[in-house]
Amino acid sequence: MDSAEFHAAVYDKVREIPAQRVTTYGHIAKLIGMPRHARHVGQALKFLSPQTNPPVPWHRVIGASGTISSRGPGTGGAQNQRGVLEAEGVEVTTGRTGEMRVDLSRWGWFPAVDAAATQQGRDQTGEESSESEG
DNA sequence: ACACTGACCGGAG
DNA sequence: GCTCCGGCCAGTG
Repeated sequence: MDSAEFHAAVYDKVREIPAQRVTTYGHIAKLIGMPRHARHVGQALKFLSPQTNPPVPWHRVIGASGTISSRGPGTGGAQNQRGVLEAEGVEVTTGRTGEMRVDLSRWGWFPAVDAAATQQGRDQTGEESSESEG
């Protein structure tokens, strides 16, 4: 798994994130078969450009606690990320300290991790999805 | 090889 | 809700 392959895998998964939904770095990493590379998921995302095509919804990737990493003194990428999320209809709450959070219980997108992700080379035809609407 | 850093995760108090 | 701690993997000096 080269860096390029890793990036490609990350982008592919991130693009699968539906609108009005958010997921975590850890989950993306898990989906691509590298649950321990959670940090590298973001590492790869930072290489993305606003001109990428098809566009990668990196803004739908947040921390495991639904917290948006503040990559700035406040009005930075995080602010933009929040704006984009709200633009899609995702509710983002902000704390007094400028903490931006998203209710994963409401907007969280955590599809079942297939064996294909954990065991590359093993294929299966069964699919499971434990998503709930409400 | 060692030490520090990073868009992180999970457990315990 | 929050803080404190250990673990994980990769990049850099």
